[in-house]
Amino acid sequence: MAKSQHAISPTRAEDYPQWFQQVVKAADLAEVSPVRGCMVIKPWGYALWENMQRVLDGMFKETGHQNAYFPLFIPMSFLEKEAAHVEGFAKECAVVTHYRLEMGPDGRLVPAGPLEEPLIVRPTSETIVGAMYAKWIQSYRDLPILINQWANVVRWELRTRMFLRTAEFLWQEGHTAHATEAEAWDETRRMLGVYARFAEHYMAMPVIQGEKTAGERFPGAVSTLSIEAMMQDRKALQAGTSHFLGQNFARAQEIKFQDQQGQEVYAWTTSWGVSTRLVGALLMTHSDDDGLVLPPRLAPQQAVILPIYRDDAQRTAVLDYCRALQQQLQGVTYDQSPLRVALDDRDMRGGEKNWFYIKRGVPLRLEIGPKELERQTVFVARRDTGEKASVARAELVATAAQRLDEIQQALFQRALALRTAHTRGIDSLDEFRAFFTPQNAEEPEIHGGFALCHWCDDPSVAPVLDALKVTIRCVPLDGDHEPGRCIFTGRPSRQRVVFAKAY
RNA sequence: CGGGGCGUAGCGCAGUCUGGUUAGCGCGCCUGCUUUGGGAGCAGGAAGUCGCCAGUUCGAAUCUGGCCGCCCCGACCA
Repeated sequence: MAKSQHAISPTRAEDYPQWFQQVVKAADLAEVSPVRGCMVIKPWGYALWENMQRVLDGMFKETGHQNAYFPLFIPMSFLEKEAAHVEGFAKECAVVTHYRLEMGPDGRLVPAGPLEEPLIVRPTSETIVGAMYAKWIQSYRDLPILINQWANVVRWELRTRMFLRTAEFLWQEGHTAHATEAEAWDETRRMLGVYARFAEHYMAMPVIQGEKTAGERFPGAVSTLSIEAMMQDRKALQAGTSHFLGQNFARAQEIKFQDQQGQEVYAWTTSWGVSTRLVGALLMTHSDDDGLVLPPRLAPQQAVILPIYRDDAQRTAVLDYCRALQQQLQGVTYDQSPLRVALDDRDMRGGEKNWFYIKRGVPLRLEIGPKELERQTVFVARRDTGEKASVARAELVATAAQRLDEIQQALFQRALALRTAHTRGIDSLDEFRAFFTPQNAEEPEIHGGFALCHWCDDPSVAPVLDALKVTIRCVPLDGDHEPGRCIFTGRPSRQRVVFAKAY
Protein backbone atom coordinates (compact mmCIF):
# COMPACT_ATOMS: atom_id res chain seq x y z
CA MET A 1 0.00 0.00 0.00
CA ALA A 2 1.46 3.32 -1.05
CA LYS A 3 1.69 5.98 1.60
CA SER A 4 0.80 9.62 1.09
CA GLN A 5 2.23 11.49 -1.84
CA HIS A 6 5.05 12.90 0.26
CA ALA A 7 7.40 11.25 2.70
CA ILE A 8 7.26 14.15 5.13
CA SER A 9 4.15 15.18 6.97
CA PRO A 10 3.28 17.95 7.53
CA THR A 11 4.57 19.58 4.35
CA ARG A 12 6.46 22.87 4.31
CA ALA A 13 3.33 24.77 3.39
CA GLU A 14 1.25 23.10 6.09
CA ASP A 15 3.56 23.66 9.06
CA TYR A 16 7.13 24.69 8.40
CA PRO A 17 8.58 24.27 11.92
CA GLN A 18 7.01 20.81 12.23
CA TRP A 19 8.25 19.91 8.77
CA PHE A 20 11.76 20.82 9.89
CA GLN A 21 11.57 18.48 12.89
CA GLN A 22 10.18 15.69 10.74
CA VAL A 23 12.98 16.00 8.18
CA VAL A 24 15.60 15.82 10.95
CA LYS A 25 13.92 12.64 12.07
CA ALA A 26 13.29 11.11 8.65
CA ALA A 27 16.86 11.75 7.53
CA ASP A 28 18.12 10.39 10.84
CA LEU A 29 20.31 13.44 11.44
CA ALA A 30 19.79 13.78 15.18
CA GLU A 31 17.40 13.30 18.02
CA VAL A 32 16.63 14.97 21.29
CA SER A 33 18.65 13.61 24.16
CA PRO A 34 17.66 12.88 27.75
CA VAL A 35 19.71 15.97 28.60
CA ARG A 36 17.60 19.09 28.59
CA GLY A 37 18.10 21.24 25.51
CA CYS A 38 20.82 19.02 24.08
CA MET A 39 20.70 16.79 21.01
CA VAL A 40 22.42 13.59 19.97
CA ILE A 41 23.88 14.03 16.51
CA LYS A 42 23.50 10.71 14.72
CA PRO A 43 25.94 9.28 12.17
CA TRP A 44 24.30 10.75 9.06
CA GLY A 45 24.09 14.21 10.63
CA TYR A 46 27.58 13.97 12.02
CA ALA A 47 29.02 12.84 8.68
CA LEU A 48 27.53 15.98 7.17
CA TRP A 49 29.11 18.10 9.91
CA GLU A 50 32.44 16.33 9.37
CA ASN A 51 32.35 17.24 5.70
CA MET A 52 31.67 20.84 6.61
CA GLN A 53 34.51 20.74 9.10
CA ARG A 54 36.94 19.24 6.63
CA VAL A 55 36.28 21.88 3.99
CA LEU A 56 36.29 24.81 6.40
CA ASP A 57 39.40 23.56 8.15
CA GLY A 58 41.17 23.48 4.80
CA MET A 59 40.04 27.03 4.07
CA PHE A 60 41.26 28.24 7.47
CA LYS A 61 44.65 26.67 6.91
CA GLU A 62 44.90 28.15 3.42
CA THR A 63 44.39 31.55 5.01
CA GLY A 64 47.24 30.97 7.45
CA HIS A 65 45.46 29.74 10.56
CA GLN A 66 46.49 26.94 12.91
CA ASN A 67 44.34 24.81 15.15
CA ALA A 68 44.76 24.71 18.93
CA TYR A 69 42.61 23.80 21.88
CA PHE A 70 41.62 25.77 24.96
CA PRO A 71 39.83 24.52 28.09
CA LEU A 72 36.12 23.89 28.38
CA PHE A 73 36.07 25.67 31.76
CA ILE A 74 36.67 29.34 32.26
CA PRO A 75 37.23 30.94 35.67
CA MET A 76 34.24 33.12 36.40
CA SER A 77 36.43 36.16 36.97
CA PHE A 78 37.65 36.01 33.35
CA LEU A 79 34.18 36.69 32.07
CA GLU A 80 33.87 39.76 34.28
CA LYS A 81 36.75 41.55 32.63
CA GLU A 82 34.95 42.93 29.59
CA ALA A 83 31.80 44.76 30.67
CA ALA A 84 29.62 44.29 27.58
CA HIS A 85 30.75 40.68 27.29
CA VAL A 86 29.60 39.85 30.84
CA GLU A 87 26.24 41.41 30.25
CA GLY A 88 25.77 39.50 27.02
CA PHE A 89 26.59 36.05 28.34
CA ALA A 90 26.09 36.07 32.12
CA LYS A 91 22.41 35.17 31.89
CA GLU A 92 22.95 32.01 29.88
CA CYS A 93 25.97 30.35 31.47
CA ALA A 94 26.26 26.90 32.95
CA VAL A 95 28.20 27.29 36.20
CA VAL A 96 30.35 24.68 37.91
CA THR A 97 30.36 25.26 41.64
CA HIS A 98 31.47 21.90 43.11
CA TYR A 99 34.06 19.30 42.27
CA ARG A 100 32.66 16.09 43.71
CA LEU A 101 29.53 14.24 44.79
CA GLU A 102 28.65 12.69 48.10
CA MET A 103 25.91 10.33 49.17
CA GLY A 104 23.22 12.31 50.94
CA PRO A 105 21.13 11.06 53.89
CA ASP A 106 18.32 10.01 51.52
CA GLY A 107 20.69 7.91 49.47
CA ARG A 108 20.88 10.40 46.61
CA LEU A 109 24.00 12.12 45.39
CA VAL A 110 24.56 15.72 46.41
CA PRO A 111 27.29 18.12 45.23
CA ALA A 112 30.11 18.55 47.69
CA GLY A 113 33.49 20.24 47.74
CA PRO A 114 32.56 23.78 46.75
CA LEU A 115 35.02 25.50 44.42
CA GLU A 116 36.70 28.62 45.72
CA GLU A 117 36.06 30.30 42.40
CA PRO A 118 33.20 28.92 40.29
CA LEU A 119 34.00 27.88 36.74
CA ILE A 120 31.73 28.56 33.85
CA VAL A 121 31.36 26.26 30.88
CA ARG A 122 32.52 28.33 27.91
CA PRO A 123 29.75 30.06 25.99
CA THR A 124 32.60 31.32 23.74
CA SER A 125 36.31 31.52 24.41
CA GLU A 126 37.45 35.11 23.93
CA THR A 127 38.40 35.45 27.58
CA ILE A 128 40.40 32.25 28.02
CA VAL A 129 42.11 32.68 24.66
CA GLY A 130 42.85 36.32 25.46
CA ALA A 131 44.40 35.37 28.78
CA MET A 132 46.85 33.12 26.93
CA TYR A 133 47.51 35.66 24.20
CA ALA A 134 48.46 38.16 26.91
CA LYS A 135 51.25 35.77 27.89
CA TRP A 136 52.29 34.86 24.37
CA ILE A 137 52.52 38.36 22.96
CA GLN A 138 55.34 40.66 23.95
CA SER A 139 56.69 42.03 20.70
CA TYR A 140 55.26 43.11 17.36
CA ARG A 141 57.32 40.17 16.09
CA ASP A 142 54.87 37.81 17.89
CA LEU A 143 52.03 39.09 15.72
CA PRO A 144 49.78 38.23 14.10
CA ILE A 145 48.54 35.19 16.02
CA LEU A 146 46.04 33.28 13.90
CA ILE A 147 44.40 30.43 15.79
CA ASN A 148 41.24 28.42 15.36
CA GLN A 149 39.70 25.82 17.62
CA TRP A 150 37.02 23.19 16.97
CA ALA A 151 35.03 22.87 20.15
CA ASN A 152 31.73 22.56 21.90
CA VAL A 153 30.20 25.48 23.78
CA VAL A 154 27.22 25.83 26.08
CA ARG A 155 24.65 28.59 26.18
CA TRP A 156 21.75 27.94 28.50
CA GLU A 157 19.02 28.69 25.99
CA LEU A 158 15.47 28.69 27.31
CA ARG A 159 13.91 27.45 24.12
CA THR A 160 15.79 25.06 21.91
CA ARG A 161 15.39 23.64 18.41
CA MET A 162 17.53 20.93 16.94
CA PHE A 163 20.55 22.28 15.05
CA LEU A 164 19.25 25.85 15.17
CA ARG A 165 19.52 26.48 18.87
CA THR A 166 20.63 23.86 21.36
CA ALA A 167 22.11 24.36 24.82
CA GLU A 168 25.32 22.67 23.75
CA PHE A 169 26.54 23.01 20.20
CA LEU A 170 29.60 22.25 18.13
CA TRP A 171 31.43 25.03 16.35
CA GLN A 172 34.74 26.48 15.40
CA GLU A 173 35.96 29.74 16.82
CA GLY A 174 38.83 31.66 15.30
CA HIS A 175 40.72 34.07 17.53
CA THR A 176 43.34 36.36 16.10
CA ALA A 177 45.51 39.18 17.39
CA HIS A 178 47.12 41.83 15.21
CA ALA A 179 49.52 44.73 15.48
CA THR A 180 47.33 47.21 13.63
CA GLU A 181 43.71 48.12 13.36
CA ALA A 182 43.77 47.83 9.57
CA GLU A 183 45.20 44.33 9.71
CA ALA A 184 42.57 43.19 12.19
CA TRP A 185 39.84 44.68 10.01
CA ASP A 186 41.26 42.87 6.98
CA GLU A 187 41.15 39.63 8.91
CA THR A 188 37.55 40.22 10.00
CA ARG A 189 36.46 40.78 6.41
CA ARG A 190 38.62 37.98 5.02
CA MET A 191 37.01 35.38 7.29
CA LEU A 192 33.53 36.63 6.51
CA GLY A 193 34.49 36.11 2.88
CA VAL A 194 35.63 32.56 3.67
CA TYR A 195 32.24 31.86 5.25
CA ALA A 196 30.38 33.38 2.31
CA ARG A 197 32.40 31.30 -0.11
CA PHE A 198 31.78 28.16 1.90
CA ALA A 199 28.04 28.86 2.10
CA GLU A 200 27.67 29.53 -1.60
CA HIS A 201 30.19 27.16 -3.15
CA TYR A 202 29.75 24.15 -0.84
CA MET A 203 26.36 24.54 0.79
CA ALA A 204 24.83 26.01 -2.39
CA MET A 205 23.26 28.59 -0.12
CA PRO A 206 23.32 32.21 -1.28
CA VAL A 207 24.18 34.68 1.48
CA ILE A 208 24.26 38.40 2.05
CA GLN A 209 27.41 39.69 3.69
CA GLY A 210 26.79 42.60 5.96
CA GLU A 211 27.45 44.44 9.16
CA LYS A 212 25.20 44.13 12.19
CA THR A 213 23.64 47.22 13.68
CA ALA A 214 24.59 48.17 17.25
CA GLY A 215 21.67 46.28 18.77
CA GLU A 216 22.61 42.99 17.14
CA ARG A 217 26.33 43.21 17.80
CA PHE A 218 28.37 40.52 19.58
CA PRO A 219 28.80 41.49 23.25
CA GLY A 220 32.15 43.27 23.49
CA ALA A 221 32.73 43.71 19.75
CA VAL A 222 33.33 47.01 17.97
CA SER A 223 31.69 45.60 14.87
CA THR A 224 30.01 42.32 13.98
CA LEU A 225 29.85 41.11 10.38
CA SER A 226 27.57 38.25 9.40
CA ILE A 227 26.33 36.20 6.51
CA GLU A 228 22.56 36.02 6.28
CA ALA A 229 20.64 33.43 4.29
CA MET A 230 16.97 33.14 3.40
CA MET A 231 15.31 29.89 4.39
CA GLN A 232 12.39 28.42 2.43
CA ASP A 233 9.89 29.98 4.84
CA ARG A 234 11.51 33.30 3.84
CA LYS A 235 12.91 33.89 7.29
CA ALA A 236 16.51 34.93 7.70
CA LEU A 237 19.11 32.76 9.34
CA GLN A 238 22.43 34.13 10.55
CA ALA A 239 24.81 31.50 9.30
CA GLY A 240 28.20 32.83 10.39
CA THR A 241 29.74 35.77 12.16
CA SER A 242 33.07 37.57 12.12
CA HIS A 243 33.77 40.12 14.82
CA PHE A 244 36.16 43.05 14.83
CA LEU A 245 36.86 43.36 18.55
CA GLY A 246 39.03 46.48 18.31
CA GLN A 247 41.13 46.79 21.45
CA ASN A 248 38.23 46.06 23.82
CA PHE A 249 39.39 42.61 24.85
CA ALA A 250 43.05 43.58 24.61
CA ARG A 251 42.53 46.36 27.17
CA ALA A 252 40.40 44.15 29.40
CA GLN A 253 42.99 41.39 29.37
CA GLU A 254 46.24 43.30 28.95
CA ILE A 255 47.09 41.88 25.54
CA LYS A 256 49.88 44.32 24.71
CA PHE A 257 53.22 44.46 23.00
CA GLN A 258 56.12 46.72 22.14
CA ASP A 259 55.88 48.13 18.64
CA GLN A 260 58.77 48.94 16.34
CA GLN A 261 59.17 52.31 18.05
CA GLY A 262 59.46 50.64 21.45
CA GLN A 263 56.05 51.87 22.56
CA GLU A 264 53.85 49.54 24.60
CA VAL A 265 50.49 49.28 22.78
CA TYR A 266 47.39 47.11 22.87
CA ALA A 267 46.82 44.47 20.23
CA TRP A 268 43.78 44.42 17.91
CA THR A 269 41.77 41.24 18.03
CA THR A 270 39.10 39.42 16.02
CA SER A 271 36.96 36.36 16.50
CA TRP A 272 34.77 34.45 14.06
CA GLY A 273 32.68 31.31 14.10
CA VAL A 274 30.23 28.98 12.47
CA SER A 275 28.36 26.18 14.20
CA THR A 276 26.29 23.05 13.70
CA ARG A 277 23.54 25.56 12.95
CA LEU A 278 24.88 25.28 9.39
CA VAL A 279 23.32 21.81 9.24
CA GLY A 280 19.96 23.39 10.03
CA ALA A 281 20.62 26.08 7.43
CA LEU A 282 21.44 23.49 4.81
CA LEU A 283 18.29 21.56 5.62
CA MET A 284 16.01 24.59 5.42
CA THR A 285 17.61 25.84 2.22
CA HIS A 286 17.24 22.75 0.04
CA SER A 287 15.06 20.07 1.58
CA ASP A 288 11.58 19.31 0.25
CA ASP A 289 8.44 17.46 1.27
CA ASP A 290 10.17 14.12 0.72
CA GLY A 291 13.00 14.89 3.13
CA LEU A 292 16.57 16.07 3.04
CA VAL A 293 18.21 17.27 -0.18
CA LEU A 294 21.99 17.44 0.03
CA PRO A 295 24.33 19.47 -2.15
CA PRO A 296 26.78 16.97 -3.68
CA ARG A 297 29.90 18.71 -2.39
CA LEU A 298 28.87 18.04 1.23
CA ALA A 299 26.85 14.85 0.88
CA PRO A 300 28.34 12.00 2.94
CA GLN A 301 27.35 9.78 0.04
CA GLN A 302 27.12 11.42 -3.36
CA ALA A 303 25.59 8.38 -5.02
CA VAL A 304 24.20 5.10 -3.84
CA ILE A 305 23.87 1.89 -5.84
CA LEU A 306 20.68 -0.05 -5.20
CA PRO A 307 20.73 -3.64 -6.45
CA ILE A 308 17.46 -5.24 -7.47
CA TYR A 309 17.07 -8.99 -7.86
CA ARG A 310 14.59 -11.82 -7.37
CA ASP A 311 16.63 -14.91 -6.68
CA ASP A 312 20.14 -15.99 -5.76
CA ALA A 313 21.29 -16.36 -9.34
CA GLN A 314 20.22 -12.84 -10.15
CA ARG A 315 21.63 -11.61 -6.88
CA THR A 316 25.13 -12.83 -7.70
CA ALA A 317 25.10 -11.37 -11.19
CA VAL A 318 23.59 -8.06 -10.13
CA LEU A 319 25.95 -7.62 -7.20
CA ASP A 320 28.96 -8.32 -9.42
CA TYR A 321 27.78 -5.64 -11.80
CA CYS A 322 27.16 -3.25 -8.90
CA ARG A 323 30.58 -3.77 -7.36
CA ALA A 324 32.26 -3.21 -10.69
CA LEU A 325 30.26 -0.02 -11.17
CA GLN A 326 31.10 1.14 -7.66
CA GLN A 327 34.80 0.66 -8.35
CA GLN A 328 34.57 2.56 -11.61
CA LEU A 329 32.74 5.42 -9.93
CA GLN A 330 35.21 5.52 -7.06
CA GLY A 331 37.82 6.18 -9.72
CA VAL A 332 35.98 9.35 -10.72
CA THR A 333 37.22 12.61 -9.21
CA TYR A 334 34.61 15.06 -8.05
CA ASP A 335 35.45 18.26 -6.16
CA GLN A 336 39.07 17.11 -5.92
CA SER A 337 38.25 13.83 -4.17
CA PRO A 338 37.23 10.34 -5.21
CA LEU A 339 33.47 10.16 -5.69
CA ARG A 340 31.72 8.92 -2.55
CA VAL A 341 29.53 6.07 -3.75
CA ALA A 342 27.91 3.48 -1.52
CA LEU A 343 26.49 0.09 -2.42
CA ASP A 344 23.53 -0.96 -0.34
CA ASP A 345 22.90 -4.68 -0.57
CA ARG A 346 20.86 -4.91 2.60
CA ASP A 347 17.97 -7.34 2.37
CA MET A 348 15.24 -4.74 2.22
CA ARG A 349 12.35 -4.19 -0.11
CA GLY A 350 13.16 -2.05 -3.12
CA GLY A 351 10.64 0.67 -2.42
CA GLU A 352 11.56 0.97 1.20
CA LYS A 353 15.25 1.17 0.42
CA ASN A 354 14.62 3.80 -2.22
CA TRP A 355 12.73 5.98 0.24
CA PHE A 356 15.48 5.50 2.78
CA TYR A 357 17.86 7.37 0.46
CA ILE A 358 15.30 9.89 -0.72
CA LYS A 359 14.69 10.95 2.86
CA ARG A 360 18.43 11.19 3.53
CA GLY A 361 18.99 13.36 0.50
CA VAL A 362 21.59 11.36 -1.41
CA PRO A 363 22.02 13.27 -4.71
CA LEU A 364 22.06 10.30 -7.11
CA ARG A 365 20.39 6.91 -6.76
CA LEU A 366 21.58 4.24 -9.17
CA GLU A 367 19.20 1.30 -9.52
CA ILE A 368 20.66 -1.88 -10.97
CA GLY A 369 18.52 -4.86 -11.90
CA PRO A 370 18.52 -7.61 -14.49
CA LYS A 371 17.42 -5.15 -17.17
CA GLU A 372 20.45 -2.97 -16.56
CA LEU A 373 22.77 -5.96 -16.75
CA GLU A 374 21.28 -7.01 -20.02
CA ARG A 375 21.59 -3.57 -21.60
CA GLN A 376 24.73 -2.45 -19.75
CA THR A 377 22.87 0.58 -18.38
CA VAL A 378 22.17 2.25 -15.07
CA PHE A 379 18.82 3.63 -13.97
CA VAL A 380 19.67 7.04 -12.55
CA ALA A 381 17.41 9.08 -10.25
CA ARG A 382 18.20 12.65 -9.26
CA ARG A 383 17.16 13.65 -5.74
CA ASP A 384 16.75 17.38 -6.36
CA THR A 385 14.47 17.21 -9.41
CA GLY A 386 13.13 13.69 -9.14
CA GLU A 387 14.26 13.14 -12.74
CA LYS A 388 14.88 9.52 -13.72
CA ALA A 389 16.56 8.08 -16.77
CA SER A 390 18.21 4.99 -18.09
CA VAL A 391 21.80 5.79 -19.00
CA ALA A 392 24.51 3.67 -20.62
CA ARG A 393 26.93 2.51 -17.97
CA ALA A 394 30.01 3.96 -19.65
CA GLU A 395 28.24 7.24 -20.18
CA LEU A 396 27.25 7.44 -16.54
CA VAL A 397 30.81 6.87 -15.38
CA ALA A 398 32.05 9.49 -17.83
CA THR A 399 29.46 12.08 -16.78
CA ALA A 400 29.07 11.34 -13.06
CA ALA A 401 31.13 14.31 -11.88
CA GLN A 402 29.37 16.59 -14.31
CA ARG A 403 25.97 15.35 -13.16
CA LEU A 404 26.84 16.06 -9.53
CA ASP A 405 28.07 19.47 -10.52
CA GLU A 406 24.79 20.17 -12.29
CA ILE A 407 22.91 19.29 -9.12
CA GLN A 408 25.18 21.50 -7.06
CA GLN A 409 24.57 24.42 -9.43
CA ALA A 410 20.85 23.75 -9.71
CA LEU A 411 20.45 23.82 -5.93
CA PHE A 412 22.25 27.13 -5.71
CA GLN A 413 20.21 28.62 -8.53
CA ARG A 414 16.95 27.42 -7.03
CA ALA A 415 17.83 28.91 -3.63
CA LEU A 416 18.94 32.14 -5.28
CA ALA A 417 15.72 32.34 -7.27
CA LEU A 418 13.69 31.95 -4.10
CA ARG A 419 15.64 34.73 -2.41
CA THR A 420 15.36 37.00 -5.42
CA ALA A 421 11.64 36.40 -5.70
CA HIS A 422 11.12 37.42 -2.09
CA THR A 423 13.53 40.30 -1.78
CA ARG A 424 12.01 43.68 -2.36
CA GLY A 425 13.02 47.31 -2.10
CA ILE A 426 10.38 48.99 0.05
CA ASP A 427 9.98 52.74 0.37
CA SER A 428 6.88 53.24 2.45
CA LEU A 429 5.92 52.19 5.94
CA ASP A 430 2.52 50.95 4.76
CA GLU A 431 4.07 48.65 2.23
CA PHE A 432 6.58 47.51 4.84
CA ARG A 433 3.78 46.59 7.24
CA ALA A 434 1.83 44.79 4.52
CA PHE A 435 4.94 42.85 3.47
CA PHE A 436 5.49 41.49 6.97
CA THR A 437 1.86 40.87 7.96
CA PRO A 438 0.36 37.46 7.21
CA GLN A 439 -3.12 37.25 5.63
CA ASN A 440 -4.22 34.78 8.26
CA ALA A 441 -3.27 36.02 11.71
CA GLU A 442 -4.51 32.82 13.40
CA GLU A 443 -2.34 30.48 11.42
CA PRO A 444 0.22 32.65 9.69
CA GLU A 445 1.07 31.40 6.21
CA ILE A 446 4.58 31.65 4.79
CA HIS A 447 4.99 35.32 3.97
CA GLY A 448 7.42 38.23 3.86
CA GLY A 449 11.04 37.90 2.90
CA PHE A 450 13.90 40.37 2.76
CA ALA A 451 12.92 44.03 2.66
CA LEU A 452 15.61 46.47 1.56
CA CYS A 453 14.80 49.82 3.09
CA HIS A 454 16.33 53.10 4.01
CA TRP A 455 16.72 53.40 7.72
CA CYS A 456 18.23 55.58 10.41
CA ASP A 457 19.24 54.61 13.90
CA ASP A 458 16.42 56.21 15.89
CA PRO A 459 14.76 54.88 19.07
CA SER A 460 11.31 55.30 17.51
CA VAL A 461 11.99 52.50 15.03
CA ALA A 462 12.29 49.64 17.53
CA PRO A 463 8.61 49.46 18.62
CA VAL A 464 7.46 49.29 15.00
CA LEU A 465 9.83 46.40 14.29
CA ASP A 466 8.97 44.60 17.54
CA ALA A 467 5.28 44.71 16.73
CA LEU A 468 5.91 43.07 13.36
CA LYS A 469 8.56 40.69 14.79
CA VAL A 470 10.98 42.03 12.21
CA THR A 471 14.67 42.67 12.80
CA ILE A 472 17.45 44.38 10.91
CA ARG A 473 19.56 41.55 9.58
CA CYS A 474 22.47 43.61 8.36
CA VAL A 475 23.80 46.57 6.50
CA PRO A 476 24.99 44.92 3.28
CA LEU A 477 28.69 45.36 2.53
CA ASP A 478 28.35 45.30 -1.24
CA GLY A 479 24.93 46.89 -1.66
CA ASP A 480 24.52 49.98 -3.76
CA HIS A 481 25.13 52.97 -1.59
CA GLU A 482 22.45 55.24 -2.97
CA PRO A 483 21.21 57.67 -0.33
CA GLY A 484 17.53 58.05 0.56
CA ARG A 485 15.13 58.74 3.41
CA CYS A 486 14.40 56.46 6.37
CA ILE A 487 10.96 54.88 5.89
CA PHE A 488 10.28 55.21 9.62
CA THR A 489 11.44 58.75 10.36
CA GLY A 490 11.93 60.42 7.00
CA ARG A 491 15.43 61.39 7.97
CA PRO A 492 18.34 61.03 5.52
CA SER A 493 19.82 57.54 5.09
CA ARG A 494 23.10 56.57 3.48
CA GLN A 495 22.05 53.16 2.20
CA ARG A 496 19.41 50.47 2.38
CA VAL A 497 19.56 47.77 5.07
CA VAL A 498 18.06 44.28 5.12
CA PHE A 499 14.94 43.70 7.22
CA ALA A 500 13.46 40.25 7.82
CA LYS A 501 11.85 37.97 10.32
CA ALA A 502 14.62 35.80 11.66
CA TYR A 503 15.47 32.58 13.44
C1' C B 1 11.15 32.80 33.40
C1' G B 2 5.26 34.03 32.46
C1' G B 3 0.63 31.65 29.80
C1' G B 4 -1.39 26.97 27.79
C1' G B 5 -1.08 21.66 26.84
C1' C B 6 0.80 16.77 27.69
C1' G B 7 3.46 12.38 30.36
C1' U B 8 0.05 4.85 29.33
C1' A B 9 5.03 -0.93 25.15
C1' G B 10 10.56 1.52 20.87
C1' C B 11 7.19 5.51 18.37
C1' G B 12 2.12 7.61 17.91
C1' C B 13 -2.31 7.30 20.68
C1' A B 14 -7.33 5.49 23.23
C1' G B 15 -8.97 4.61 28.14
C1' U B 16 -9.02 9.12 33.14
C1' C B 17 -14.66 13.23 33.36
C1' U B 18 -18.27 8.77 36.06
C1' G B 19 -12.30 4.28 40.51
C1' G B 20 -13.97 -2.22 39.72
C1' U B 21 -11.85 -8.98 36.35
C1' U B 22 -6.20 -10.28 32.67
C1' A B 23 -4.81 -2.01 30.52
C1' G B 24 -6.12 -1.77 24.69
C1' C B 25 -5.21 0.05 19.35
C1' G B 26 -1.98 1.52 15.03
C1' C B 27 3.05 1.54 13.45
C1' G B 28 7.65 -0.68 14.53
C1' C B 29 10.21 -5.26 16.37
C1' C B 30 10.88 -11.07 16.34
C1' U B 31 9.60 -16.04 13.75
C1' G B 32 7.59 -18.57 9.42
C1' C B 33 5.62 -18.69 4.53
C1' U B 34 4.47 -15.92 0.15
C1' U B 35 6.48 -11.50 -2.02
C1' U B 36 10.29 -7.91 -4.06
C1' G B 37 11.75 -2.23 -10.51
C1' G B 38 8.33 3.60 -5.52
C1' G B 39 6.87 2.77 1.51
C1' A B 40 4.34 -5.76 0.87
C1' G B 41 0.48 -9.71 2.50
C1' C B 42 -1.02 -13.54 5.83
C1' A B 43 -0.24 -16.27 10.38
C1' G B 44 2.01 -16.53 15.06
C1' G B 45 4.92 -13.95 18.97
C1' A B 46 7.75 -10.67 22.43
C1' A B 47 7.42 -6.20 24.80
C1' G B 48 4.01 -1.89 30.19
C1' U B 49 6.63 -0.79 37.89
C1' C B 50 0.24 3.68 33.22
C1' G B 51 6.46 10.11 34.70
C1' C B 52 7.97 10.05 40.28
C1' C B 53 6.53 10.41 45.56
C1' A B 54 2.83 10.56 49.11
C1' G B 55 -2.47 10.49 50.37
C1' U B 56 -7.94 8.90 50.00
C1' U B 57 -10.23 3.91 49.24
C1' C B 58 -11.95 -2.90 50.14
C1' G B 59 -9.79 -1.50 45.35
C1' A B 60 -6.21 3.93 41.76
C1' A B 61 -3.82 4.65 34.88
C1' U B 62 -8.51 6.96 36.72
C1' C B 63 -9.67 11.03 42.68
C1' U B 64 -6.32 14.68 45.93
C1' G B 65 -1.51 17.08 46.98
C1' G B 66 3.58 17.76 45.86
C1' C B 67 7.65 17.06 42.58
C1' C B 68 10.07 16.00 37.78
C1' G B 69 10.15 16.07 32.53
C1' C B 70 8.55 17.29 27.54
C1' C B 71 5.82 20.26 23.77
C1' C B 72 3.50 24.94 22.03
C1' C B 73 3.02 30.47 22.57
C1' G B 74 5.69 34.86 24.57
C1' A B 75 10.46 37.39 26.48
C1' C B 76 16.05 35.98 25.35
C1' C B 77 19.44 33.99 21.83
C1' A B 78 24.76 31.20 16.92
